[in-house]
Amino acid sequence: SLFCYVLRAKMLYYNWRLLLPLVMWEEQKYEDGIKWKFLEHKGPYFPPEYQPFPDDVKFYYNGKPVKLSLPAEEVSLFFAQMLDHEYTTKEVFRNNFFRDWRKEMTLEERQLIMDLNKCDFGELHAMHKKKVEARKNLSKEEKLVEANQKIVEEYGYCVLDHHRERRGDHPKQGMLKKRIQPEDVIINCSKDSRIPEPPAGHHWKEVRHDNTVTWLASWTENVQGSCKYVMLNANSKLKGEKDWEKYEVARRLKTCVDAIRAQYQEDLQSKQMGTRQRAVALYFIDKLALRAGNEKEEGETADTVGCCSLRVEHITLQDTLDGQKCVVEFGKDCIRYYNKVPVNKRVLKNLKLFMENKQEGDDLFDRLNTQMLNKHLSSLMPGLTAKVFRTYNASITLQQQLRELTTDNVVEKLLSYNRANRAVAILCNHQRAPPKTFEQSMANLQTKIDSRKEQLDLAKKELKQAKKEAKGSSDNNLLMSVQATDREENEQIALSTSKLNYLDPRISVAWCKNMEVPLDKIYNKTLRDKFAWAIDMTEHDFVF
DNA sequence: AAAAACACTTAGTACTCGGTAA
DNA sequence: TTACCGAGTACTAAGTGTTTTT
Repeated sequence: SLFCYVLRAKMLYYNWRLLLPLVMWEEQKYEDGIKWKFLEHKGPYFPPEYQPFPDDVKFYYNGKPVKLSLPAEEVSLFFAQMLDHEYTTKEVFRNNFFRDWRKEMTLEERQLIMDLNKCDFGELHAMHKKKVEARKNLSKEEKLVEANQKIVEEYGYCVLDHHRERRGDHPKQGMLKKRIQPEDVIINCSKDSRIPEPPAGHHWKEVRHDNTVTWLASWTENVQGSCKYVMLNANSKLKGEKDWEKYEVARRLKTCVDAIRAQYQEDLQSKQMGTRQRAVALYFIDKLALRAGNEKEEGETADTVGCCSLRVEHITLQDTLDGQKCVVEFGKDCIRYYNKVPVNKRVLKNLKLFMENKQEGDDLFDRLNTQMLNKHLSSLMPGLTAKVFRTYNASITLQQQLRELTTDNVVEKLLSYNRANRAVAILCNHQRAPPKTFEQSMANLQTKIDSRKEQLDLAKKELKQAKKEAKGSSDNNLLMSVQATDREENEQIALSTSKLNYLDPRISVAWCKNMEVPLDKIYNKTLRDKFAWAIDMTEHDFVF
């Protein structure tokens, strides 16, 4: 996908999450489907009460101490907590915050506090730092951790199918997220269940009984106005089945992908402009694994684009570049995704045509949107949408890359696996900011390798006894230099996203079986949980 | 037919925690 | 015993795609 490089600032959270009293379900299967039944419910969780500032901690306006009213005081702390962060220096962030903060003030306060620059949060900031420090020391006694675990234990599970499951320059930076009240929350549970009690003195927005959706509770968030849900954990049966279905759809694409490719090659010459645009878009989605690119409201979110929302300024066309013919250059300054791709001659010709008489800001594909594209795709194969191509290409790439490798050392096998994984991550443009400590940690590893080498040389010169050590040391050395290679290649690439979302786990499970590599070298605990369905069912001869 | 709402997946950041070096 | 590091995890914004409303 293409990410316009707009600074994404984390929003300021003014949101004690309402830890929902979790509904416990039991399922009874009937011939025509599923009936939900309430099993058990433990009492509601009350968000912690607000604690006013201690007397010796003051907020100053224009050099004078001001005692703030409760809501304003609560909010002020959020800004104070972030003072170390760059965000609080950003114009947009400050403006958004100040506007929302003033809404929480009393009339008097609003009349007094007119300028954020005259506010001094210094003492509040210090108080916060002290608190953080104190909690750090406390954590050894694990009081907090225990308390947290208790909450999770009590409210973090539901029972489905008899299994106990865990539930699962931005324009708006600095805006306040309102605290969620029971009055905002819709509870979804079955009719004959005991409906969870709202906290005393409160009531739910609604209690409904809809077994066609998977969420247990929902509410509307105030910043974007979007819905938020409480859903099941990724390792639940419900999500597992969905995941399995996803990969099965992608596998089915294998049988008709050749025909689809032939078709869009032909469509490149269609007399219909819309058809041609669709063909080029499909070419990008297939070849470059771009995301579909739905439209979204301007000014509401960061300016990121996908295939269908590409604009004229996002690409440059070159007849020849660096010795290659027909090159499309994506990105340049404003986009996070940068890529130079040699393309089919017809594609280039079409792109030229699409860009005629257009200027910066105009849509590249003006006769196409994601709905039309997906409608077309689903007519070619049931269940086919643009995103299926990403899953398909990612998984098939992993499978091909794994086949090519030939080595029998476990350490090197892992490097090969990670390389295959990396090929996919690059395809899907799963980037990450290079870790801040990257250079340092590379240097550390190199130092280790060097010192091992020295030891090795030394050992070689010494007695027979030393030879044994040298052997062990030599293995170790191999391990570390492979690690170093691996890590170096990994600087800007995030492997986790593709592993979690795009690569059919059965490919990896089968590979481990064949290569006699323990599965936990590839999948951590979370992934093993999530892919339990695949681990159970996969034979060594699985082919995607 | 377009827009909005809704439900669910994907993506990346920030934090946590356990192991290890100092 | 402490400090540091990195892998793993939690969290939630930002996507996709379907359904409902206008």
